[in-house]
Amino acid sequence: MTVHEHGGCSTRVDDFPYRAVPEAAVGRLAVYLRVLTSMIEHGVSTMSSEELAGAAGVNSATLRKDLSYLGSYGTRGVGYDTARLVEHIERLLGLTRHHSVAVVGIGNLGHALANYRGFPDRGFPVTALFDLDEDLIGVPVGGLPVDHVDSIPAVCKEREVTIGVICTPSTAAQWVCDLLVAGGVRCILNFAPVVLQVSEDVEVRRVDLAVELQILSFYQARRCAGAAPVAQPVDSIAVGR
Amino acid sequence: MTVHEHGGCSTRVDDFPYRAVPEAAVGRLAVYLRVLTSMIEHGVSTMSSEELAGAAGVNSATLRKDLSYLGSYGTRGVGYDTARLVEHIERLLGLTRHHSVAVVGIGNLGHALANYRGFPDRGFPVTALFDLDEDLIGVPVGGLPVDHVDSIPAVCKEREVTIGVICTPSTAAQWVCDLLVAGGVRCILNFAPVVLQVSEDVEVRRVDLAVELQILSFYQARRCAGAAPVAQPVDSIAVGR
DNA sequence: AGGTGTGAACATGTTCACAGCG
DNA sequence: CGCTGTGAACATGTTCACACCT
Repeated sequence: MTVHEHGGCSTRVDDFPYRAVPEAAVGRLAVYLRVLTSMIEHGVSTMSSEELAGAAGVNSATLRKDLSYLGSYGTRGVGYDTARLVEHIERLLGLTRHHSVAVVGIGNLGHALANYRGFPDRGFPVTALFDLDEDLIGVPVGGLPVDHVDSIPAVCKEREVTIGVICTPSTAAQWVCDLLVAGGVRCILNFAPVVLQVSEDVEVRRVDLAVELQILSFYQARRCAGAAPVAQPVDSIAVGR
Repeated sequence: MTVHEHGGCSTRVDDFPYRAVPEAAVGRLAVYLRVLTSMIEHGVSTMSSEELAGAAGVNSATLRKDLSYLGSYGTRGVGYDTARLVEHIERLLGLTRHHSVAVVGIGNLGHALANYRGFPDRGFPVTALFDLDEDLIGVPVGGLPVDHVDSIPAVCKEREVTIGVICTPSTAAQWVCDLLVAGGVRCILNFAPVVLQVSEDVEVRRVDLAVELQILSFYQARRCAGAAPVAQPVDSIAVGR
């Protein structure tokens, strides 16, 4: 048990009245939220599990089970009230709180994320940018001036940053991470291809874009190999579908 | 079984002589590969499962099991030969083949990915860029001129693109995806927050950055709630509300 | 009828613990 | 002795199938 973990646990306390939510369900709930929001914009006020599951790309039983973690907000024979679901998913995901994002490392990726509409549009305003490069300090990127990494702790506290996004080179990632934590940040999205060392009260998610490509590469390799011209002997568990 | 899936299956054919690899192991193998490459650069020629697992942020038993899918390339009492492992992981992941990446949608994110060093550095040269905007066509981004999306099928065939990266707005994503598939692309990395509809011989991975933030938000919300000063009554697994 | 909510079966993934090799 | 490789136990996640409500 080296690194911190979180099974599907949850306590019942005041503003977080939901029962245990499995890790895997959390990610899907965020997807349902996006689909629902878009459906509401199109005037849809009710959806069946089948419809919503189709739009989210999951099995309808999985979807119903996921929604059951919110409580029973569906109507049998009818479906789910879209607005009501949105409300509860947002509550479960903690989106009713204020969130404020800091991006560290204003290179190609950091620059893009600082300007990325998807963040503010979905409730995550970017309120601080940091870099080491003196030439960048003070330069506005997406309307926000870049601060020096040394000021991370102070600025994060002042602007109540809740999420730090690390887009620095690998070598700087751990250092920057420690600075963010010193500034009170407890949630970190890490684009640098290193495993960050943090205390158990800090949550880190890593996104390694090259790893994504490598996984795709694997499936392509396997597909070509699997595409043997001979009929499959059914006794071997191999490739099916 | 609506959507395509891939259990940990694999056939033994000529150039793909590895046994079944579980889905979850594939992603980790890509991580081990990065760690190993970096270790080799630092002159490390042998590593124990404990060391490698630590650097990759996983349990050592998990690591050994993952590596066992490659075959038995460790030495008992000693550890693993780093160079040999790299070789085999690369082979398993299909990285010995030529890969060529096309980025579609040269907005903030597309621009960043076109310039992202992590792609070419890890064996994925970007060889084509596409956008709809007439003002962008022909403009070089990262040394490569942008082509019109209409030319996707032709250009992808010509440059033997194997992986397409979609950074367009959601509304254009399915259309662009179909164009890529028409151009022979069978692996797609999708940054648009929509579920792409593809035939089963196309592999899609989605990266939804806002969903990542929402997952972080959830854990922070839960942590605050869970940080109740009272000891947990274990008997009540109770449901909220 | 029509669709939710969920126990139970199944599938996948992770960790333990130790035999056995170098 | 030390560390790999792996069966078996455990944990998590997914899907089925149907009772039950509207």
